Amino acid sequence: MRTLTSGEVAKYCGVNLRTVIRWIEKGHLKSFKLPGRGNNRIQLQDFLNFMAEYGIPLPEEYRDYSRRILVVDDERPMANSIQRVLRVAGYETKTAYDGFQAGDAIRTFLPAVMTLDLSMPGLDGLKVIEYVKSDPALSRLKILVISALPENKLNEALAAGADDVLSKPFEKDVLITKVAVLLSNGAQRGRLESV
Amino acid sequence: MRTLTSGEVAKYCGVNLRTVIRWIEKGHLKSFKLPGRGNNRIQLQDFLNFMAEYGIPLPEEYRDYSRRILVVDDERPMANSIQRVLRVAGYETKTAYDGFQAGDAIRTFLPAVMTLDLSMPGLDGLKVIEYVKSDPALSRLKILVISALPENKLNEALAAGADDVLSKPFEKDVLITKVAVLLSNGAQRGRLESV
DNA sequence: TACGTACTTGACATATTTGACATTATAGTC
DNA sequence: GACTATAATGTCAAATATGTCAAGTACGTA
Repeated sequence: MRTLTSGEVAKYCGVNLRTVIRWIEKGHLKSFKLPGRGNNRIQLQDFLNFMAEYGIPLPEEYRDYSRRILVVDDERPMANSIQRVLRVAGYETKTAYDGFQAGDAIRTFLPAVMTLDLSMPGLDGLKVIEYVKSDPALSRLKILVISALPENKLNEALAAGADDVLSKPFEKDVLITKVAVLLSNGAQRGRLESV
Repeated sequence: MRTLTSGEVAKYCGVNLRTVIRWIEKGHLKSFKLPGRGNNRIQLQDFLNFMAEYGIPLPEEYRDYSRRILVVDDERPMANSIQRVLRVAGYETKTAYDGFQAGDAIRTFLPAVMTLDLSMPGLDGLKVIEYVKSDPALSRLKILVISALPENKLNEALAAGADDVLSKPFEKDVLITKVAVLLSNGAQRGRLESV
């Protein structure tokens, strides 16, 4: 488990060290304190969530984490097709063919985006969306629903908290664009939510 | 392992060895000293107390969730029934009603035992077993298959790596006993591993 | 637009803590 | 006993926490 110091966060955010410490004091950024004077250490996951929440671009060293996409679909041809498109576009992908793999992967792979098929056997897509959106530890994970279901179902997904939807069949370019938008607009969404 | 060296503490805290020794000198961390030059040894309990006191996340190896059991079953009455029996027996339980929740829970709830229904919609129990058993990070997780399927299916589960099986319907006492056995085996195995 | 208020951030100064390095010593292994 | 990995110690440079004050920023109001 990698941790960052307050100074590193300050550098990455382009901000004064004093300010980072104030963020920690106010609870904007989670940290734990060492004995001694109480120097701060920030866990990687908390750092990633923080950066995503405020739309701060990740520094080069951590850029990989914003390229990670988890593809959740039980139909292998479809999952592989989505994966191929994303890989060509330069993303690092992982596929989950059932709910168990998906649940595991959001914790171990630490993806920034999850594409989710709504109608998987034994798995209620809406519940998955609600579950993810209710966990602060997953606050940076964007959900892109990809489904062949009619529009009203897609709207339900949006209402449940999905960040965007895409109906099957889809154009490659549209998928790529939607993912790119999700990855870039953390700030806007954060603002809307906080208002 | 009953004691840790200063170097191990340094590694787990993500901090320099020199710093750990200073913590010991200042009394933040309790230790005893060997003869010779006075090399430090930290008792496991003191280490755990230290980590808890300062909110430093514990490494996997030292998390003791041996009382935690994850109940995986899509039939709520059955899941709740299993959960009730285990709770009465003094275990801390969590239920997962689908694969996604189960996959998530093995990483966040960190159970010592998982009871697994083999026939859940959209989830191949055997695959789950193989998946769990193939991940070294989950080596401590025991799987108790609880199923109404015929014996040959249960044997398949054992062959796939399940630690024990229980056919539905079952006697409360048998469940409790099997869990207790799994946990006590785990303890022994843990010791053997660390030596 | 201009102004006032509340809040946030940066800049210092200062006391501490931590990391890096070199050196010496101990512990574990064979 | 010899060898290798690990640990302790001293020292210095770098990083960090904290208090305080001035400057910057957002925002509502006239």
